Amino acid sequence: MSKKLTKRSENYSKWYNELVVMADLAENSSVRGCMVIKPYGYAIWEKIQHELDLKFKETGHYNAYFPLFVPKSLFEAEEKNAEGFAKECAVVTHYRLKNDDKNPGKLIVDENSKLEEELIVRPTSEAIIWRTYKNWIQSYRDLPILLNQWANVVRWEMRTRLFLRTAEFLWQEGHTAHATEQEALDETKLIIDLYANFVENFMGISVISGLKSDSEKFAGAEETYCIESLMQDGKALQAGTSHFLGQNFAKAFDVKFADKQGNLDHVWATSWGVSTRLMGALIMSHGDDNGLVLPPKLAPYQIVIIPIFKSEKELEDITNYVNPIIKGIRESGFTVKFDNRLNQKPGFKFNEHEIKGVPIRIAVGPRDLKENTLEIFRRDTLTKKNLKSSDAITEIKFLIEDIQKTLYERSKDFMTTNTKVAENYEDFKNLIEHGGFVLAHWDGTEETEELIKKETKATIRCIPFESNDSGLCIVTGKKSKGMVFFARSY
RNA sequence: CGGGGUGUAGCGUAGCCCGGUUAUCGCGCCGCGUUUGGGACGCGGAGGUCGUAGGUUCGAAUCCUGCCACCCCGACCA
Repeated sequence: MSKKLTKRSENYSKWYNELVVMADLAENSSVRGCMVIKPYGYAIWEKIQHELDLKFKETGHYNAYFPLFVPKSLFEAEEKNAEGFAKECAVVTHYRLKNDDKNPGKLIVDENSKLEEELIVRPTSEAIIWRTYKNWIQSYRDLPILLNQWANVVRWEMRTRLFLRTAEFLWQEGHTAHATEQEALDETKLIIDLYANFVENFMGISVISGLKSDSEKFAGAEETYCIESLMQDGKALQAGTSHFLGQNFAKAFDVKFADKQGNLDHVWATSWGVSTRLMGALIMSHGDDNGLVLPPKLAPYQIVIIPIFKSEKELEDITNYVNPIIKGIRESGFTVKFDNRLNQKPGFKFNEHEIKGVPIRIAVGPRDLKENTLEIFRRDTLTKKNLKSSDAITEIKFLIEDIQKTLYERSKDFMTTNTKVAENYEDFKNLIEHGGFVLAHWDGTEETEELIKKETKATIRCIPFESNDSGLCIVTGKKSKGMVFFARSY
C-alpha cells in the first residue's frame, strides 16, 4: 500500500464533511456518535433507497413499518439474538418529565412514570416483527411473507466512527418468512446477489461475497452471507449482509403453519440489510486527493454548468446560450445544475463541485459564445476538453456511461491487485501488514481464527460460496476445505 | 471499561516546559473598492467565561487536584 493511500484515510473525514457531520449535541450530553446527514449526503442516500426499493419490488417484496420500541420480553425471546445485542441497547424506562423544584427552569425524570416493562430502542427489528408474524401466519397459504422496512436503528457502540459506526443509523431491513428451508436459503442468496449487483453496478464498488465464519455471523442466524469491499487504505468493509435464520425466530415466537398435508411446522426465516455505511464505502472507495468522486448513477446531480462572466449582461447571454443545452441534457434523462450564483467566483465553484464529486462539469464563458464551444471536465480522470456545443449531448451520454464504468473497473482492479494468496503463516503476516485481502487455507476452527486475529488483527471477511482447492491450514497444518478471505477491517 | 493523547473565536492553531501589559496567526464572517477562464486582492471591522470546578500565588491560558468532553489504540460492531 502506498504512503499516499495510507495517508488518504486521514482525508476521509474531510470528504465526509460534505455529506455528513457528527451531531452537535448539548454539552455533557451522554448521547455520542449520532450523525447529521446534510442535504447533499441525504440526496445520495435517497438515490440508494430509490434504486434498492425498485430491486426489492421487482423481486416481490413490499415495504412496511414496525415500531421503534421493542418490549424487553419480546427482545429477549430469541436468546442468541438478545445476547448478541444486549450490550448495545438504549432502554426507555420512563415516560414523563417534571419540573425540578430545587432547580427552577430544569426538568427531571418523574419517578412516578416508571414503565412496568422497559422498552428497548430497536437495534434491529427481528423480535417485534416475528411477534407480529405470529398473528399473520397460520397456513402455507399465508407464506411467503416478503417485507422490507426503511428505518433508523440505535446501537450503543463503545466506539463510534462517522458513517461506519454511528450510534443511530438509517438502513433497510428485510424480514421474510417461508414454508421451506430451501426457499429461505434461496431468498438469502437472492438478496446477497441483489446487494452485490447493486453495489457493483450502481455504486461502482467491487465486492466479494460469501459466508461469514461462525464467530462473525449475525446473532441468531444459522448462516450469514455478506458482501465485503476493499477501501483504498487496504482495510475491508462489510457492505451488506443477508441472514438465513433457520427456524430460530419461529421457535422463539412460536410461529407455526399448517402445510398442505395439515402438518404443523415452524416457519423458515431470513433477514437482511444495508445501511448508511454504504455511503462511507462510497467515499472511501472512490475519493481522491481532490475530494469525493461520485458514480453518475448516485450523484445528486450528474452535471454542473458553471458560467464565467464579468457582468450580469454576460450572464444573461450565457444563460440563453446554455438553456437549450440544459433542456437537451434533461430530455436525455440526466440531471443538471446551472450554478449561476453571483456571490462566488468560477474558481471557487470549480473547486466546490470537485470536492462534491460531481461527475461532469461544463464551463461556459464569453469565449465559448463566440466560438460556439464549451469546456467539459470529467471528475474521475480530472481531464477536460473543449468541444462544439452541438456535440455536447453526445459527449455527455458517452461520459455518463464511461465514468460509471471507469470507476467500477478502477475499484475492481484495485481489489484484484490487492488480493494475495498466502502460502504459509509467515507469508500471511507479511501480506496482512500491507493491507488488502489475503486468501489463505484455514482449518475451519474458531480457535485458529481467534489466534490469527490476536496475532495479526486480521479477521475472516468471508468464506467463498464455491469452495476452491482444498489444502492445509497455514497455522495448524490441518486439512482445509478451501481458501478464505482474510483482512483487517473497519 | 483498560492504555495513550488533546481541549484557546464558527474551523484550524501559537503561547504552557520557565506564571507578569490589551491572548498569536491563518481560514471563515461583515463593510467598501478593485477583480472574475482553477479556491481573488487591498484597506477597514466584528467575534474569546483560554473545557469546567476548585487550589497555589500579589498575579494563572501557563503550576497542582478533581470532574467533563473529544481523538487514537484495545474489547464491541451494519
